[in-house]
Amino acid sequence: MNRNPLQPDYRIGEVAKAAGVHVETVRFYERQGLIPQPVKPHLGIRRYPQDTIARIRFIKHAQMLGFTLQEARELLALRINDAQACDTVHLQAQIKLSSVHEKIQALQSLEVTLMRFIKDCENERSGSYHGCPILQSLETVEVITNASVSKEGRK
Amino acid sequence: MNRNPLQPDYRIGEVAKAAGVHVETVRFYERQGLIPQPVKPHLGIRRYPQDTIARIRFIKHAQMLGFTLQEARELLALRINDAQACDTVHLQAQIKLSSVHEKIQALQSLEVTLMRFIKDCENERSGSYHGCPILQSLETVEVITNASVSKEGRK
DNA sequence: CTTGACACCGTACTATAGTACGGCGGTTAT
DNA sequence: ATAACCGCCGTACTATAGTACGGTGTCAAG
Repeated sequence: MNRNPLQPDYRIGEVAKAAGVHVETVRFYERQGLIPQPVKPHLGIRRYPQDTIARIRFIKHAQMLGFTLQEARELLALRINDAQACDTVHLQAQIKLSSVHEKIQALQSLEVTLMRFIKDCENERSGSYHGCPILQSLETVEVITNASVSKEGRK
Repeated sequence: MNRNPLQPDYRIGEVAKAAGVHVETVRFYERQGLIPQPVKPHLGIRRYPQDTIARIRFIKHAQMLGFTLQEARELLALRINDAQACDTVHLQAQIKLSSVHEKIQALQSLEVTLMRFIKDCENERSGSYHGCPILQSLETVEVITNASVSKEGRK
């Protein structure tokens, strides 16, 4: 196939399939300004350059890494690929990393809590029943999982 | 203050403030069945037991750990204190545990990816600039998406 | 007796990230 | 030629998790 990356040779269905999204998602991204307006040379049919596929994949990858579409938009804007942009991207990635880190910590504390609940429950069941130990623990769960009760940031 | 945890002694504003949410959120949670219907002894004014504050905090906690309200609802359901339900409670706790486990795994792989990106970026910057490695990764990494999975098939 | 703080109610609106729908027309295969 | 597809368009709808709004009512203080 002689498909030049800058020659508009893809129809929306092809783009969607190649990028692994639905056709509606491509239109949605277009409306959101996440991908450039395609040319419509014949009967209003969109014709995309190959680059658009890469762009959609870029967005999807960013999402996988926990970035929102807005953040993906910002990352795309930085795709000019200069050293200055790299600094910004590096910083954004670090911010993301620390938020991921916090989530992991919090979940691990919940994991420990749940494991303890389950174990307590099993012990309880091997003896006489004095009330569900899971219930009792959950009553004080906020003390146990206390890790991330920051008052901050309902955005 | 003689506030018995079971005696309804809190008005909605007090509950909201104590739990760190808005009054509207308390009403919203009530509509969603996340907190029990409060008694309304005088002129339809809600009176809450102290337990409701703990319940809202529990929900907020679960949310911070990446649980949805629906999942928080399920976690709260573990609070059913009943000997016959103990098996169910135990099972639900196990199901929850495995979902927490999965979330941790997913976040850890995300963490590793981000760390690698950041490290690559730093290496790059210590040499001559060939383009931001994070952006390059976002452009090239293969990703499995819902659409590519569900629309699998023909052609 | 008026002001302000709360409370009540239902409805509507916000943002995020798409999905679905209905109707139309053009293209392709049988 | 007729069905099966693809694409076009705009609108509406989904879910999640609240927020805001407008109008009314009660109560205590100044």
